[in-house]
Amino acid sequence: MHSGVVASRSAEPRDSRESRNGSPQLDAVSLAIIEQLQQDGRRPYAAIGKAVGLSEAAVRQRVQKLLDQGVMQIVAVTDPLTVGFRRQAMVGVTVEGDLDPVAEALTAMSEVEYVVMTAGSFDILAEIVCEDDDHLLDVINKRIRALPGVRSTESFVYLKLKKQTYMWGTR
Amino acid sequence: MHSGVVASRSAEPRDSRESRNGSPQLDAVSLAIIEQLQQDGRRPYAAIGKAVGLSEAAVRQRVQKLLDQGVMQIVAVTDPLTVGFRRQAMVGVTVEGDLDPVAEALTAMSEVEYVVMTAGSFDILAEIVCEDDDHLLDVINKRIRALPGVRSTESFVYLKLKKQTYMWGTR
DNA sequence: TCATGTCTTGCGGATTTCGCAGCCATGGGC
DNA sequence: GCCCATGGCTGCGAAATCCGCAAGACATGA
Repeated sequence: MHSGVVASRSAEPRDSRESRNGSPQLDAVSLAIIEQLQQDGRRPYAAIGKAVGLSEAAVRQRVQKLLDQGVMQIVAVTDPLTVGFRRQAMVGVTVEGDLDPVAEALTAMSEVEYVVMTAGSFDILAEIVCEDDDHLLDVINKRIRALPGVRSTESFVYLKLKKQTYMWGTR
Repeated sequence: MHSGVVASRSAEPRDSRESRNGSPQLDAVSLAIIEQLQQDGRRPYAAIGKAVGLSEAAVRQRVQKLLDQGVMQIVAVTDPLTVGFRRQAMVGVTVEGDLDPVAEALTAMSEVEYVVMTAGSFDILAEIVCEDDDHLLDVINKRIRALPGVRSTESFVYLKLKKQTYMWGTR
């Protein structure tokens, strides 16, 4: 239906509301589908359909829509440390003025894997994946701290990843 | 024929060593496969094989092994905020004594999605996904701060997720 | 040199994916 | 109330993919 977020604006009232960032509200069936794919991203549509009570084609359409809308992505995830990226760090950033330009600049950096705005003694948290110490130092010291608006940063170098899950739906 | 591209032959002894955490060292082909699956976790094996210079069956076996070894997982990822989990936070924990028991306890909590040991003013960073404020407060105040060895915690409530990528292999 | 384990390849059969109608329910316009 | 447009679901072939198996090739180690 809303083929695009913008396409059919007249058809607004449909599902109660949208969250402020524009993501559509999900019904129980879509949540169940996501839950299935969180357990195994390659699970066949037919199996998912059996689990959630839908036909194979219907599941396929829903999954495609969820992917198109950017609500979910199906990807391989690893511990970067096991794949040759020897240095990772979480960087807490404090900003003066508008957060958005800083967040955008961080988002644009390929070494930055994760950016989130927070409430607390940091305004932004950014996770960084690098090849080695030199690379990490360069990103933090030269690139991030040089951004206009950045007041200060604090780094937490990763020593060991203990847990990494995406199964919150299944508890 | 394809095997010439990379191959395990004239090069060094294949999986020379293991990284200290026990994960096997990956060769260039496996990295290329992972990279493909980071772009699309459902990409067919044949397409991956064409991209990395391997047969379909070879890719299939490698992927299966990578999954079995826990080196990678293929899953659906979302922004929890769009899927009904209204409160997320990163919690920095400082510990006295051994880190491991605390890290293990955090790992065992279903609300904790991500646990990493760090160097810096926090010993452990943990990401928490909750349904609402009460739930979040309960986890942080009652469960985490009650763990033996936890000296103090600091919380960063998520306001907006700006970036979430798993494509570091492709830059 | 020979045995061994690992990796690779090629091939059918079973399964899954894909695209295409057709059907039903909902909601807007008149 | 009626009609039409729209979105979503189902069912069905055709094409592509996945899966298991057996045989061949190569490096390693005795």
